[in-house]
Amino acid sequence: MAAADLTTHPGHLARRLQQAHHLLWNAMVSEEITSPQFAVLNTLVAEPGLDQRTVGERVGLDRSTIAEVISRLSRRGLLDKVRDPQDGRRSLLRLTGEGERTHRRLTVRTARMNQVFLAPLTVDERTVFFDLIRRVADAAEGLRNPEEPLAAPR
Amino acid sequence: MAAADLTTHPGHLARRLQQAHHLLWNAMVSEEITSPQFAVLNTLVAEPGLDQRTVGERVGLDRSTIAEVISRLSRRGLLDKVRDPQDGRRSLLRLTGEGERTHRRLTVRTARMNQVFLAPLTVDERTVFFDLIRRVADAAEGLRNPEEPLAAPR
DNA sequence: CGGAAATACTCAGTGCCCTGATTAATTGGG
DNA sequence: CCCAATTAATCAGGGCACTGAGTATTTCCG
Repeated sequence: MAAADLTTHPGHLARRLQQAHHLLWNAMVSEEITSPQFAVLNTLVAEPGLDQRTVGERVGLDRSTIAEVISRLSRRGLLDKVRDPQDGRRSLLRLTGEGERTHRRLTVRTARMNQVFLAPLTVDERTVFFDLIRRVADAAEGLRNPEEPLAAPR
Repeated sequence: MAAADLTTHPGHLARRLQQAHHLLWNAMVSEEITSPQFAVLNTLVAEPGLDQRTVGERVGLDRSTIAEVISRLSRRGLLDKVRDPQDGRRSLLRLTGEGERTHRRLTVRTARMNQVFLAPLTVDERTVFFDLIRRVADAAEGLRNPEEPLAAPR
């Protein structure tokens, strides 16, 4: 006995939310380009020539995952990857023309999809929805670093 | 130009929320048993002898994923899997003593973890948080079936 | 200058997650 | 009774996500 009620477990709800999103994305946006891939394209539209690590940081992907995503986008010819001549450790990224076109096309569809996804909520509720999720995610993210507890003048 | 603001994209927020949860789960609950695995254990505590497909449905995992999760739990001796003598297509699942012990132990830790995870929200906000996410996820889930549009008396 | 520390990336390994195709078993209608 | 449709599970294949270990490059300090 003593089974927990999963509908009050935020982790379980988060997973279901993402699955629901995945479903709608596939149906309404693209079966080729995934949501994380779009996030990368979107970042590079705003900041062309960014290095790989920073792109990962912007979209919230760790070093390994961003490497895979970049490799797939590069393989499809949506972005170019070159060594930074100033700093041989870095890879600098830049969209190709095809990458920019793809981003433009998907931006429209993504907006439509978000409308449908959020349709069950009123406009006010959407604001709350974003706010609550962001606060929870940010707080947990903040726990990642040991907090430099008190007076850590460094 | 014209890069979208990802902080207003529910899919991006959902992904970040899940990452945050994963981080806390690893730190506070278990590095061995994952959150989906716990969900399976939890379901089988409530309903021993359930078949694989139904367990997947309860915890929100598709046929392929539930098979992998079950196989891992079985390999670790946390559950037993037997063919249904009444219906040779089905696999019936049941926790072992070790599986029950693991579930009990993790239940306590999971509750503590959820407290920390939700700490940024007031008690009222938590209710709203659950409600909004559930509504969005349920609605998208509902779009899966073509809706039997109008008069479909069945 | 020269070596230790930091940084960016890669690689190996594990697990989640989905779709489409295949196989085995059951069910239902002619 | 028999065969077609349905159903449960598996398999193949692609993608996301994390950790820990390893490599190359740069930086910082004595």
